[in-house]
Amino acid sequence: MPTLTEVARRAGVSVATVSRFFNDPSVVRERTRARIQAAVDELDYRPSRVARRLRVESGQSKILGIVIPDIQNPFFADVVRGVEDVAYANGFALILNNSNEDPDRQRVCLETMHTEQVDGVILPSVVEGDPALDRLQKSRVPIVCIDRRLTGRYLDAVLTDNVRGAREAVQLLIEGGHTRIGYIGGLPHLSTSVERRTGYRLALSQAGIPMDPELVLEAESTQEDGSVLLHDLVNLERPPTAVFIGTSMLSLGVMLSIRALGLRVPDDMAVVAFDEVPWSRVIDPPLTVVRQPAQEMGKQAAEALLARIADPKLEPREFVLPSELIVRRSCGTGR
Amino acid sequence: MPTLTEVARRAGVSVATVSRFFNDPSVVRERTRARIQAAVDELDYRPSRVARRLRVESGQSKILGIVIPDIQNPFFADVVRGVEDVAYANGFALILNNSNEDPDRQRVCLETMHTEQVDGVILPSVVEGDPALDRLQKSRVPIVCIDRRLTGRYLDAVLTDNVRGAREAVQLLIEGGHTRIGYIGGLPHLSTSVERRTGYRLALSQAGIPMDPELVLEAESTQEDGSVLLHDLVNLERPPTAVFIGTSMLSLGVMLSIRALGLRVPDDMAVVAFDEVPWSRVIDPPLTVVRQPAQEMGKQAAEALLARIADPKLEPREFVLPSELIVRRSCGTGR
DNA sequence: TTTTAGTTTGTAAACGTTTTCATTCTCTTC
DNA sequence: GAAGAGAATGAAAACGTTTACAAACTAAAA
Repeated sequence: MPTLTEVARRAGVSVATVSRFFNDPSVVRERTRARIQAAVDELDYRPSRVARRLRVESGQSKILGIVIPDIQNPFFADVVRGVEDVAYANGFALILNNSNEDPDRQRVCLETMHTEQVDGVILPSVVEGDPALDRLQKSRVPIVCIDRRLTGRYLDAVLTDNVRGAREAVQLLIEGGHTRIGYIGGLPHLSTSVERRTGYRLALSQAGIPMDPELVLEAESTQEDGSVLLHDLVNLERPPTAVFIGTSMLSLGVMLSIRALGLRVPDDMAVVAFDEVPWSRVIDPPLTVVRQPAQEMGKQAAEALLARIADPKLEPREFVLPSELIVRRSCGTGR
Repeated sequence: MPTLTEVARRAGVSVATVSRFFNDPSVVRERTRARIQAAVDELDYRPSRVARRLRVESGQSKILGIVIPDIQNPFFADVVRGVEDVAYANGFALILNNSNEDPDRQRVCLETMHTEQVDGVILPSVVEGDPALDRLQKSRVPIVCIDRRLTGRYLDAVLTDNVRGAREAVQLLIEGGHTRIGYIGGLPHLSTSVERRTGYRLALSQAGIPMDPELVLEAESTQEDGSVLLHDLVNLERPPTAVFIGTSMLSLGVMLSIRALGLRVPDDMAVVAFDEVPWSRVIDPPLTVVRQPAQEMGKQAAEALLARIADPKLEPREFVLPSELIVRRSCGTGR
């Protein structure tokens, strides 16, 4: 790789001038600019982002970080896509890390972000109580959360109204005449799980339906656990006639079990699930879902982050994007 | 952020010693080590990866790059996951870029990798003829391709045998008694498309079935295009009784159209598709697929890359992983 | 022609590490 | 106690940029 110095020598100017050529061409005279351009072309030179990053003050590294729980979950893939697009459009690179919902791994990821001197980080579904998060915040690295709010922290966040989304979903089932409605959700300590369960509870109480704890089941957000939990529901003495599912991976397992048991959807079991995914229209019957605008959330988070990088004194904001209930046949009332 | 110098001052040693403390603790005396450790703890110091990267010779940056066409495609998400796991296990960070199959954007992504001084890059489904790729190769940045071989380049590559996978899939349909078999595939200039189409052709000719160009349709790998192409197939004067689909996104659209048209799978139309995806077991009927071990491919690619970084003189290797035909009901012979 | 103000360029320090080479310690061994 | 070898440490240059400041131009005004 050629360096600034070589370009300068070749163009017969100082390194300072070449540097200016790249950062603010307007201050270098037309004739000089041409000479430098020629040298750059001949050497096929590109400025080193690394050297630049070392020198420049924070906020100009032109690199963002994102730590996600699981890139294989379509929700996060969509988020990343949204972030990526904004980053790319603004000349920012992106460091991505997969935390796997593992606190240790998340800590390492966050430390990497720190020591890589990113200009800011985006944290979808971050796990709370991470010392690396404290350090990051103490170093004034801009942070934007997605999907989960952090208790007691003062940070930008892009959220959907999980409570409301869940409540509307369950209301739809109630309107369909169901009174025994199950809930299958992700791990109960995650803020999204809490909120979705709350929505479920609210809808029931609003309709005067007593909540039966038997009907509330929670596990990891995997296809396997979804299968198991549905079996558990069905094996109850008084099984539900409908189920609300908190995550897309769980819903895959649920649908699989329902089919295996020979139950008909929605007649034997009506289904509404969280998260629109590529396959919701294709499985049979098409799934009624609460759609979170994942890509849009990623986009907004990235934009909020860039804004904060540009002006660190900005007051933290929360963006709550509306979720959308997409009614399809699986709940009995859809087309 | 505290610096090496501050740690050194606090511990009463030189920066050189502190540096050694981190890179090869065995050469610093126990007593000194303790003093440094104390200073590190008090200051909560972490070495800057950026400064380190600037100084160190190539291959020790401890950061890898990956440029993928589309993170929303589950195949690539799986690949990224495999890469990420290996990178993490070896203390490497990962820069991820989404090229969107857009040559310009890919060029920018590759240049970013270069100027970020990554130790190596992984290129799943890279688009050919990119000048940035030349530069990268000329600078001896280790490269490992996934999924596509680059014509006329001498690079590591991790592949599945697309020809064979496709051929076996189509053979299965032929064994099922089908003689008019359609092909719906991705854009014809991509190497994977070429190979899968070749497999299709081979299976037919091997069985003595003449190839009808009418039955071969190609478009972008999206759900929408899949829908359209299936309609086209069905509207032929002599429509096929079975179809082989080259990508998972296309197959979603195909299944949707089939359902919309009221056709029964596999009776009216038998289906085999490329790529195992979370939903293949859940849609009705379950889909017979050619599974590529995506995550494993990412893992192997990352390992090959690390090996090449450790020893750049290694002869380029190609790893061909077997694909697996997972037979389910959609093709008529599955369970 | 000289002055002046503005524009353009150059010099050199700085960013936070690693690493070469030289120096100083610390033991053995005589 | 001196010599010598080996271990531990330190000084300083280097990596490739940016930037504060100074210097050198240029053009307009006097």
